[in-house]
Amino acid sequence: MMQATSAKVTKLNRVERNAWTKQKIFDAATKVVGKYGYAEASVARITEAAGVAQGTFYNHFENRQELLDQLLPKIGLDMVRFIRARTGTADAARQEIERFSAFFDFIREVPEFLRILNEAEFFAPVGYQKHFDNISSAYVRILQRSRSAGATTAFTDEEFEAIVQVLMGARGYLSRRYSYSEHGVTAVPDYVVTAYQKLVTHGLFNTDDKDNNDER
Amino acid sequence: MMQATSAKVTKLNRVERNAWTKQKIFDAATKVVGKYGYAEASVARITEAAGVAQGTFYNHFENRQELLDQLLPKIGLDMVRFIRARTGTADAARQEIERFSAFFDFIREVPEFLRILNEAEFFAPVGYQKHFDNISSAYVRILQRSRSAGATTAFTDEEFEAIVQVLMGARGYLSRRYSYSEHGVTAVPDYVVTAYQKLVTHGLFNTDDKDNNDER
Amino acid sequence: MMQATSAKVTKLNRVERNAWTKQKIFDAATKVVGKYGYAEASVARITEAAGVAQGTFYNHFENRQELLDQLLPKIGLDMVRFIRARTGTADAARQEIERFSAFFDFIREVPEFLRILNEAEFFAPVGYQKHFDNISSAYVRILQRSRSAGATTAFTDEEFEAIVQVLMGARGYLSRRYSYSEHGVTAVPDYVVTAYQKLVTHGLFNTDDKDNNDER
Amino acid sequence: MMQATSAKVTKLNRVERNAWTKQKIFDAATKVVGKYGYAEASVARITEAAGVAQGTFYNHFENRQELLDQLLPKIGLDMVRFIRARTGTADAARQEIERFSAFFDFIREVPEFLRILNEAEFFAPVGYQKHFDNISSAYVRILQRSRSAGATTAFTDEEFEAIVQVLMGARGYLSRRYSYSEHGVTAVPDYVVTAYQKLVTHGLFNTDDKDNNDER
DNA sequence: TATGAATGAGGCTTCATTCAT
DNA sequence: GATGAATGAAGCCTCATTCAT
Repeated sequence: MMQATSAKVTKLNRVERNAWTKQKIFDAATKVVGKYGYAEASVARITEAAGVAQGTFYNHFENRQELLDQLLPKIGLDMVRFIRARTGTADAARQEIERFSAFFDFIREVPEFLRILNEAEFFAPVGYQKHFDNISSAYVRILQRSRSAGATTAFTDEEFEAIVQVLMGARGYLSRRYSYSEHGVTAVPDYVVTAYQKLVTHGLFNTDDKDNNDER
Repeated sequence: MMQATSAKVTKLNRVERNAWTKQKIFDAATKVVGKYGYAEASVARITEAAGVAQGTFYNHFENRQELLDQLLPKIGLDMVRFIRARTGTADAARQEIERFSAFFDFIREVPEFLRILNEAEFFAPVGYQKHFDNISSAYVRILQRSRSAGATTAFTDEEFEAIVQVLMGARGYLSRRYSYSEHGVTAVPDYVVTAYQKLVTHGLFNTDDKDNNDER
Repeated sequence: MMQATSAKVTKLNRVERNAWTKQKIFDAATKVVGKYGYAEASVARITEAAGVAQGTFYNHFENRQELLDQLLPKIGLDMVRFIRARTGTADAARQEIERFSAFFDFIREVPEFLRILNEAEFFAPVGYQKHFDNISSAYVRILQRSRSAGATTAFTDEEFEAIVQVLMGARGYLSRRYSYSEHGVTAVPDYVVTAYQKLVTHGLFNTDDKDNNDER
Repeated sequence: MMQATSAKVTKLNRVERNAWTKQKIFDAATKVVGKYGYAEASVARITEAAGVAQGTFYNHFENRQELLDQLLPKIGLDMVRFIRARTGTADAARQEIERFSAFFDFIREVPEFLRILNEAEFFAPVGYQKHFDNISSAYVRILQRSRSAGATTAFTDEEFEAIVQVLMGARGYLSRRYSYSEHGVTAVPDYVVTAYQKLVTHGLFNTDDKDNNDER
């Protein structure tokens, strides 16, 4: 989650200055794509936002697409770390809700992520694929583990793969519907979490209701 | 599902010729977007496919975006009709599976739809919104009805709205993952349907397993 | 040798206007390349000289290279006609001198030709090849005919091919050396023609000196 | 024909290291231009091939053009030496054929030369001029000497100058036509030499045929 | 209404050259 | 002297839209 901050630019050696410039471009791209979308993220706009010349861009990236394709995977890793840090040791169903909620926390933390994620499929397909593979394989493993622990209803590995698509689709569609607002990214209403929870708790896990919502 | 066919071009009055031309452009756009995506659907390409001059385009549509925004809602209605025709009178859960399957049948019937639907959010946002409103309000009503019939677990109206997002997200993501192939649109594997069925049957509806897979 | 002249622009139908614009671009390119060389003949410069927008260029030519590759062959044909019109019915050797002289007359008539010809090999290789094939095959045929008439020393067909290279090389190098000047293209000195005449008369043809330079 | 070889880099004083670097750049430029042509010989490519930084280039050459303009004259001298060493003491006509053949031997020895020579006129005009002056003045002197010896037909000095252009043009055009091939530079066919020989022997020199191809 | 050439803004990329380290 | 990142001008091309016929 390294980020170029304008503090103490002084006294950097060559390597550092180089990395610093690349980071500036990267950060600028994140902001521009997050705000205007990939389609409007011209090299001119990005470099202007980064405060470097247009030519400088090509000292650090092969071409425009290469940068765009790096955006999602890089931030995606931040997301994974963020979510993992917020996942406790409760039962499988509750952990899934934690992950779900953490996802929405993350997109508020990094509001650019929402657009970067949602548009990537069409504007940065390579990056999208990379991210998707990262995420979905890890996600499938999680489900497999909860199956071993007897926590999920009977699903085959292939079915888990499909389920992961559904769960990721849920995040994608719900975030588009509930997180965008005039000024930035907002939290989703509670009932969204509740709805998801109901669906998943019974549809995916073998949880009794009593376990799930404390006393009831 | 009106479509311009080259039969009997003769003997059309002015109004008919007008509509006919517009339809040709519309059909061409459907094909082009379906095949190459919105980004590659230039006015030149569309008009060439339609066999009309570029200028003609602007006699029928305010601008490129206007046409693109009409694409999804129009085909979306076809989809609704198609699915409705394939939904029986079984119990709510089974109906949902029928709708789900019918969706994948439809995108094979109208292969252009897949791309038109999936890309619309970013290239034809107005049309996307329109389509989405069409669909989701109808969808919510269906769920409300099944709730009245006691067929669904307890969900509030707002939660239903969220659930609809999830169900549509499932279709979107699953179709992207499983329907695209080298040559056109293919059927999804059975386990995709099964996985969805398991999730929905227990997560959304009060169905016992026994009820679900036999005649009764 | 059609050329766009600014006279009576009025009253042209669509097809004519179209051809007229293309011709304007073509003429402009001829001038620009003739004056500044291919390397400096940017589309911007050409279209500016033609008085049309840059985008117009691409309504008439696939790309910059396509135009450049048409330049030489087109003017080359003018050259062939020009030279042919100036070749009499004298003996073979004298005809060759006529052709040689006519070449230098032509480059004064169409001063742009010099640069267009000489640079083409490296900047418009396709056009160069085309032109070269045009010229050299015709040239070889001429030599073959004079051989049949007993006018040339013994050369095989393959040797004629090589000779043609030499004769064209002579024109190329001599024109570079003697025709360029500060302000436009100038006539070559008489001694250049004389030298060529001597070389060719004895080296290529069986001409006695007496025949060649009248009385002596 | 000094050339940077990677042997004993050790123990060079400042001046030597300096010259060594410059030579490396020079050699790299020769290779790059020979292989890709002047147009593709960017400073980046040359310095990369030389194994030095781009900035280093400007410590040794004022600018890109300056280097390019040095290429031909320098190798041209090698050529002169090469040809001179292969010219015997036979009669004038035979010597000219030796020179002609030696030229084609040289471009096989130094395959880069072909492109460097042929493209120079347009990409390195200053260097081209220099080279041309070198060559042609020497060439004219040779012809003058053979005239003094009574070996050439009557030509004035000015005519010799023109003849030299023709002879160089012959080499240029013939090499372009016959020496380039897929993989490097190849020998010209025998009939090319024969054709040249016939043209020159009778056109330029007073040689009887009988004199030409036997011992005498 | 249909036509299709003309427009010009804007996008991506290359590359010679400079300059701080 | 060597380095290599930074610069920015300039080039080619695309494409939505306009407009005269």
